[in-house]
Amino acid sequence: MPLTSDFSLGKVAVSMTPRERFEEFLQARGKRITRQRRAIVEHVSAHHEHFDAEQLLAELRGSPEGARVSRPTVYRTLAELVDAGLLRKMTLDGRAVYEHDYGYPQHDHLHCTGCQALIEFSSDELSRLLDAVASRHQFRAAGHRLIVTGLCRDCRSTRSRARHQDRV
Amino acid sequence: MPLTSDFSLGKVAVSMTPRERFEEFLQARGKRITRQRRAIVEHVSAHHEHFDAEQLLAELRGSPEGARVSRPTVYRTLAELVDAGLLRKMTLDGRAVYEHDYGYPQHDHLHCTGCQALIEFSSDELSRLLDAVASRHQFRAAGHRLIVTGLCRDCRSTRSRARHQDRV
DNA sequence: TTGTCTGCAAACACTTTGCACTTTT
DNA sequence: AAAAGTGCAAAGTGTTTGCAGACAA
Repeated sequence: MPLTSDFSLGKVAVSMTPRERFEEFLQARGKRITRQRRAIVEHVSAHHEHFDAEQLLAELRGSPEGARVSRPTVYRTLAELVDAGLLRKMTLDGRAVYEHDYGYPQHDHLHCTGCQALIEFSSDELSRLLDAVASRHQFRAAGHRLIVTGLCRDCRSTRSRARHQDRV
Repeated sequence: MPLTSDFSLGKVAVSMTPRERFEEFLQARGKRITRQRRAIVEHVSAHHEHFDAEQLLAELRGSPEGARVSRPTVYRTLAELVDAGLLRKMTLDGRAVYEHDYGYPQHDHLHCTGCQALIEFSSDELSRLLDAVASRHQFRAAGHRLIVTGLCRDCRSTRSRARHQDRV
């Protein structure tokens, strides 16, 4: 996954690093660029595609030097990253999960209940279909969340083995 | 909405009342038919299409005679109703929302962020599309959750008025 | 210096659990 | 009588907030 991307994506042409974009966002609002906020953008944009607050917190704890950040600050900063358009937030079960939303095309997910993997896919046909549905109901669609649950290829074969989590 | 339905729906032909079906389910598992469980099935199947635990609890509190049920029992029984196939559980934001899943065809939702309404719709084309996507990824789909967010017809016009909830 | 940010601890909302007592079977 | 269910209070999650001290601008 590139740290920087510069392809065009619908409306906006992307050409800043996530960190730059975040700092711009902060400045525009009179917010400050702190050690903690920097540590979080850097870490988030350099790593995993999907994660939750607790995971991020743990990783920052294990990080090198002064990348230590408190739990409230992690939550506060994640919300800002969502506002800034860098991350997208979704809720899986009762837990918030974040994914990159900057320089990445719109997509939906296949969620494996075996290994908890999130597999991305996208479908133009789907967007068209949803537009049609919305207008049929005189509904102004702003977005959607679609998660197909089931078993991924690996878990289909490994099915009855130890891989499964306790809760389904 | 009928309390009893007897049309066929995919695999199973439906011909018992929700209460009958629930009691059958309980008996099959050596569970007992209690005043509380009866009160809950009755109330749930006689009422609203979408609700959450707290709402149900409040309504039972205001109910006639001895329909009073404690919070833990409400949660425990809702889980049983889901197991019994009478209700379907979904998570909206961080809160569990239940809807009827017995005698009702499969459908998805339009969620109005203005008035919180949930509008149902269904689309065969969608199912076909999702099957195709799943098999393309060698994924065994068990189900899906699709919520299109936006503004319903009423809220589109009433837009800037007081109807909006605080949180979007 | 000024006003924002952080971390701590406490508060929150929703849901689940341990346990003694009540009920169904 | 035996087994399962209930209600209460308490414990759990995951997330948010009040506030005093720390820090960026």
